[in-house]
Parts: sequence; C-alpha cells; structure tokens
Amino acid sequence: MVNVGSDKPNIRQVATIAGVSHMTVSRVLNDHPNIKPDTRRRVLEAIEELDYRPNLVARALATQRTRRIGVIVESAVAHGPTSILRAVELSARAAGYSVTPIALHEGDALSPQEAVDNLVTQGVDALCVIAPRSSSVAALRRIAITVPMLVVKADADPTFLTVSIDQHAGTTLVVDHLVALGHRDILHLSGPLDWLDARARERAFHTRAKSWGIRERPIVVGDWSADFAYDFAKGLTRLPEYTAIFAANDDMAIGLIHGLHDRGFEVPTDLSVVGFDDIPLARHFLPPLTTVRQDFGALGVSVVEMLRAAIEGRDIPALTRIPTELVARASSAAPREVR
Amino acid sequence: MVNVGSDKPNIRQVATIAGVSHMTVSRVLNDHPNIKPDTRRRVLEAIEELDYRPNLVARALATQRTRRIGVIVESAVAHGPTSILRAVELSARAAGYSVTPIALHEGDALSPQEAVDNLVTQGVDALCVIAPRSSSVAALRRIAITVPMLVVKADADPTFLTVSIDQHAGTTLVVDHLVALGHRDILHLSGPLDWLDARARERAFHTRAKSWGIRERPIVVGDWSADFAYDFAKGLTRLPEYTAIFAANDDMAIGLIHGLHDRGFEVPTDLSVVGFDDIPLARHFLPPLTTVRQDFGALGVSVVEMLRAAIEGRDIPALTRIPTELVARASSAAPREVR
DNA sequence: AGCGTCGTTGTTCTCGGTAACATTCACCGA
DNA sequence: TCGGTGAATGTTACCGAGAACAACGACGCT
Repeated sequence: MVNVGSDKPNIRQVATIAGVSHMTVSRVLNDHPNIKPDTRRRVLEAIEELDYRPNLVARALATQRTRRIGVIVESAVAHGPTSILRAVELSARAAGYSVTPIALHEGDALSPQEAVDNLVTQGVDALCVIAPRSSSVAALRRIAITVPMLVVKADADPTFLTVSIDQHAGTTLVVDHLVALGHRDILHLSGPLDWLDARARERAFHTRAKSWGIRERPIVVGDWSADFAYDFAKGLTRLPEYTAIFAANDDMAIGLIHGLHDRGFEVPTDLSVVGFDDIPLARHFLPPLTTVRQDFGALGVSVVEMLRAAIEGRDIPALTRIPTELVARASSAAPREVR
Repeated sequence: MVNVGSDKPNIRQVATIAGVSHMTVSRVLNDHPNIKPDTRRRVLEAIEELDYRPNLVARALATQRTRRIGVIVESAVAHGPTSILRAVELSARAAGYSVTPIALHEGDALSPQEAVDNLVTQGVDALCVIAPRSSSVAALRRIAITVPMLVVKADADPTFLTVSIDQHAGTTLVVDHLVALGHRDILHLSGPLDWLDARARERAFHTRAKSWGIRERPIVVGDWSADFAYDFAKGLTRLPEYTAIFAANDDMAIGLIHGLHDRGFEVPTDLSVVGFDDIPLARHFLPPLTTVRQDFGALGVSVVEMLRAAIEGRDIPALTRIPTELVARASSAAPREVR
C-alpha cells in the first residue's frame, strides 16, 4: 500500500521485491501447484506492498482470452432486453467476466454483421444476442464466426447455443386463464412477426386456442409500442365480438387499456386485457395488469453458464428453458355474458 | 476475403504480403503522414486480401489505451439510469470507444470502491458514474484514481468531471405549472434523500415554492418505487389539504395515482399528480401523466465528449447542463376550489 | 561536389503478462 | 555412489501491436 508517485507496478517489480523471478509471481497469481508456502507468502507480501494488480490487457494478449462477453441487444428500450442484459452482466461478473453491450437499431442503424464485427475485433471470448428478429438471426447464421455465440430466443436452434424463455408455456398460461374465466373469443395483439418472441407467442396462442376449440380469429400485428395499441383501441367504433385481448407485451396492453378507456370502454368490464413481461409498473396500472412474469435472473445465469462451458471447451449443458408464471390481476375478469 | 483455414492474420503477415515492414502497415492503419500512395495501396490490398483486423488487445497493450469506458450504474432498474447507459454506449461507439457497465446494488452488494477497482484493473481509459447517491460520491471522492472520472449528477463538483441534468430547471417548470393552474399547497414526494437527484429536486422544489410564497409543507420521502407511493396514498384517510403532489419520478407518480384511486380519490379531479422522467408509458396512464422530459441522448453525447477530452488531454469543455422540458398531460389540472 | 534536409521505410525495443523448456536440488532406490 | 524422479524455480521466447530511432535516398543549396 505504498507505491507513492511511481507508475503502476508490474509483475517484474513484484518479483524483484519478493526476490524471485517474475514467473514465480505469475504462478502464485494463477494458483499453480508446486510453490513453496514460504515463497508464496513472500510474493503475496510484495504484491501487497506495491498494491499490485495484474494487467489484464497484457494477460489477455498472452492467453488469447479477454474474459469479456459481447452482448448484442436489439432494442434496448424494452423492459425484457434491458433486464436480460442486466442479468447477464451480473452473473458474468460473478464468473470473472465482464460484458460489452452494443445496442442495435437505436438512432444509428447498425447491422448485426457490423455489431458482431465490432465485438469480435475487440476480442470478446463469446457473443450473446438478446431478443432478436428472425432477419437478424438469418444474418447471424451467415456470419462465419470463431467465438461461441449464444442467442436468447424462443426456439432452440442447431446453429447457435440457445437459452430461451418458455414463451409457449407462458402463452398457454394466458389462454388457459382467459378460458377459465369464460372467454371464448380472444384477440391476440402480437408484436412484429419478424421478432422471434412475437412469433413464438403468436404460434403458442393459436395452438392453445385451437386445442380449446376457440373461434379462429385473425390476429392484429402491433409493434410492441403502447402508442400503436392505443391507436388500435381508439379506432374501435363499437364493442368488438371478442371479449378479451392478449397483448404480446405489457406496453401494448397498457396502450390498449388507455385507448379503450378513451373510447368509452372499460377494462375488465367490457373487455379483459392481458399482457406479457410483468414490468414493475404492471401492478399499478388502472386496472392492475394481468401478465406473465419471466425469471430474467435465472436466464442470465444460464447464459453465462453455457457460454463459459463453450469458451472453456467443456460439455455444453442442454438447452435451458426459463419458466414463466402467470400473474392474475384486475385487468382480466369473466366476460359480460358469463356473469 | 480468402484466408481459409488458418488463424487470424497479424500485422506481419500483412506486411509480408504487401512487401513492406510491419511498421509501414501500422502507419497505414493509423493514418500516419508520409506514406507513398502506392505503398499505402499495396498495404490496403494486402489487408483486404487477408481480411485483416488489427488486434485491439495488442494495440491496447502497446498504447496503454484500451478505448474502453467503464460505466457504473446505480440501480439499473430505473428508467433514467438505463436510458443514460444506453445513450452513453451509443455515443461512445460513435467515437470508437466501447463501454463496460457494472450495476451496483443488484442482488450482490458491490461497493463503489469495488466497482472502480474492477474497472480500473480492466484498464478502462475513463470512468462514468451514473445517478449515484451522495454516500457513493463520498466513497468515490476518497478513491485515489489515475483515470478521468465523470459523474452524472445534479450538481457540479470540483472533484470530478460532471454532466448534469438540469434538475433545478425541471423542478421549477413543475412548480410553475402547478401554480399557474391555481395550486397553492403542493406536496413533494421525493426520492431517497441520499440520492443526489432526489436531493436536487427537493431543494429546487423548496426554493421555487418559497419564491411563490407557497405554504411550507414537510415533504414525504419515498424510495423511487411505485409500491411505496401506492402504500402512502392508500394510507390517506381523507382528502388532504394540499391539492397537488409532485413525485420525484414517474414510477412514484403512478403508484400514487393507483393508491389514490383505490382510496376513492380521482386524479386530477381530487388531486393533481406530476411525475419526473417521462417514461414511454407516461402518456398512456389513466390519466396520462404530466411529467418532465430529459434529453438523455444529449447527455450521452456530453459525457463522451468530456471524457474524450480528458483522456486525450485536451481542454475540458465546461460543465454541461442538459435541459428539461415539461410535458403537461391530464394528471394535472386546476384544483377544485379554483374551478 | 559536398552537405543538410526531409520524405519514406526499416530495425529494434517495449508494453506486461504467460507458455515452454531448462535448471537446480533433494531424495530415493539399486 | 550414481542415476532417476519430481518439486521448485529460472530463462527465454512469444502474444501483436506501437514508439523510438536508424537508415536510405532524392533533392536543393552553396
């Protein structure tokens, strides 16, 4: 803790003070076996004395490992991607990795190819792509790449490592919930179908609706934004035939409720609305929003686990599916005719 | 675009192909003057042929510059910090930097000291701390540090570089707006006063309220969360004497509206509510939320500009104040007695 | 013609670690 | 007693770039 004035100490200065060669210091740092306890102690003392920290850049150059994970986030505005990024950062740090995020489609129009290039040139050990569109995935698939790449998305994929939120189960929960309440005609307001998550929710919705023998009704394709949903609801001229709307995310659900309200329809009296995400504010909307909660923390852990395994050449754990949970609140209720 | 099979090419392989020394290649890469056009062309062709990318880790070791900015985010859940991080990443990338975020107080309790250590050991060229508490700032102030450090917070500070959102102006807009509507008795629901932004908004509120000669009323200290605000509002037994509430962020404003609603009071009929942040959903609440918008994009640009100046030893631009804008919506209206 | 200058390019060293191989020495068994 | 073995440590090369300095040649000027 001395080291006044001079620049950052390096491994050889530590070696000199400890009276050993710099390799011995390196071995102590890396927990190599076959170091005499006394030698180790002297090295540790020297490290302490100089307040020495290994230079990770130099280490990265020598080992060809940066211990960094590049994360490509599509649309960093949404709640989901943001939460996932945070979760990945957290568990990466716990594993001694750091994270370099790049946001796509934000002001500048960065292509997936460019983002990958950028990160690979920086030497990240692995890549993680969050919540992408199928077009991005197609682009990624065409990129020959030397580092492990993991995609967080709905379906497994032979090309990449995959961790997925169980969209199917979550959506099924929603349909079952609405059916249990008595709904037999449900509208799905999906996200842009180019988004894999939107597509997965839409498919699961159809599948489950069909298995309940519910009326087949064309879905409405939104853009994830509350604004779109608001405009849609505002455009309704009379109370529709369907009695519930399943929006593919909370933002749209909220826009819907707002639009319906402005049109003179009340939720859930006239219409039930269900979202997806359970954003922190969902329970404070008027009415509080029924939605689906996803365990982003678990997702972050899985992502880092798989990537570490891939980086270190260990066996890669099987595809992880992150579970979901329905949170029933006041925005969904029995339809009028059933009451 | 050939380079089949073999490993990543390095600068010397490029040099060999171009028939020059590796230094000439380095000079071309770094736009040095005094390279014959013909030589440059040959080098560029060789680069193209091998699809060569400079190894940034090696460059970082040689130049002692990583071109990375470490960002410490306190509470990555909130809208503000998240948006700021995104904005900083965006403009950093435009400047050829990348960003390494670390989230504080998220599951693990990481101290500011540890976060700084982590990032400095990684060799970041500069540090940016977003939206911190005064205790964190105090801790940071005690850390002797070799890289430039910038803090995004309300007030200028001689110790650090500073970029600040003009909390004072934003708050003043709110008070003026409410006063213009006819309110004379306003409650402030602040954030935790340990947070600099909360403190700044609280101070500005008092100052402005006093200058209008408004009744001095103790503030209520919240914790930024909608839950807290909900509980507070729910706890009201009768309509209070104040006619408006200024919440220090949108989340709390929304929790308030929810709680008031559950208590049987309507916004803005019984009480006006104003928030701060203009989260994307603010306009879709019922009622749509009057709030203050901040230009996070401009903030990101300023942060990166100042840090680059500091890193490159240029003159540091003066403290930047990011402007704010009041967005008046339906949650604020004239008080009952004025109508 | 001789010399200084500048444009252009090359050689060598360095950044701060780790890997690979070499060395030393104690101990053990034949 | 000698060679083998393995623990403990040292020496040297290397990762892939940039910095500093050297070298070379063309050119202009006296």
